Amino acid sequence: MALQFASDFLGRPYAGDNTSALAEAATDVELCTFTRPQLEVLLRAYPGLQQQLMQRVLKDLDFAREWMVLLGRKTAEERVASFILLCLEKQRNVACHAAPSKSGERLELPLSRTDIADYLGITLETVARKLRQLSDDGVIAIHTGRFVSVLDAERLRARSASD
Amino acid sequence: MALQFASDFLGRPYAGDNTSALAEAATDVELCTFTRPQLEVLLRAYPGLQQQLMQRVLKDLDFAREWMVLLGRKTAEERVASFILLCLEKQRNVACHAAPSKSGERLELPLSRTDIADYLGITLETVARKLRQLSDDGVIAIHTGRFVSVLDAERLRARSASD
DNA sequence: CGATACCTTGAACTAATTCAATTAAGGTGG
DNA sequence: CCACCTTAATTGAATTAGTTCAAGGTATCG
Repeated sequence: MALQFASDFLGRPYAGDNTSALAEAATDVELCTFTRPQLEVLLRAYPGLQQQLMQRVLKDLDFAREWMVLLGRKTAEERVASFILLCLEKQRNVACHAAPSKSGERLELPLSRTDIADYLGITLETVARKLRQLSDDGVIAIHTGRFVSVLDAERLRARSASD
Repeated sequence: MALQFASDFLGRPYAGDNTSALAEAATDVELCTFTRPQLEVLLRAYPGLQQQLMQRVLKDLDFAREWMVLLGRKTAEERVASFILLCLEKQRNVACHAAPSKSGERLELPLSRTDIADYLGITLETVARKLRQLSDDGVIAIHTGRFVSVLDAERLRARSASD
């Protein structure tokens, strides 16, 4: 339902015990955890923190709604292209702030084909086929493992949008 | 991207001026509006309010992710059934708390076929066809305008889930 | 080197779309 | 209150994007 990247926050502050969040690691991860009371103490002590958390959650909400557009309207190719661009953007964030992402850079898709398909609302076979097609067209290159290279980011972006 | 019902909140507190939210009324609406500074004053004055707002936003987020499952995995019939159930639930909330929603009760779908289709990620023709099918099967009845009746809520629920 | 999990590719099939033609509903002015 | 007009909804037939099912292929790890 949601894909979390490095530095993302996962949890339900102020929620009663009726809330359950389930997460599954797709790669090795390093977690920084707080108990709910701990976090609530921090939120009370630092008012700015509460606002920042709110902004984070609102950003997640905006992202989820954007993703709904993908799931409701985009074609399989647009979905796959969007996913690659998402990974590219996220990788750039952790690697080095404001690195301009030179063309052909090695990029890891941090999910199996099955998980990508799930996340994009299509089948794993379709993911494989559309990746192949993008590769045939010279927009990306597919390496071994879960690695790809974006050869033509501009063209990839063009093929990720539905309008 | 989101369908708001009576008592729902729309807005981005703490957001800079770069945020824009666009809303379109599908029916007549009555709005209660605050300027962002006004709201922020209230949030500071009443700490409980901030938590309540957070809970609302988190609930929106959960709902959005639930909807993503609908958009990513459900068939057209399941989507239409889910939408009717959503309207039923929302209508019950405003009408009379804890009214048990007797069978055959008149229910308004507050959107045009086009808007329903958009919201469900299918075409308006498919919406019409699936409504027809549910009607033929005696699960719902279609009235004039945007009104329907749920004749068999249990069966409708069964046809709204994908697993 | 063999085994297991993952990925790719092909061919047949199907759910939903698209395009086109009716039909029904709502609103307006006479 | 009724014809008229405009917009919305339904229905049908043909098409298609994506799925499903099945068979190979490739990587990785003990």
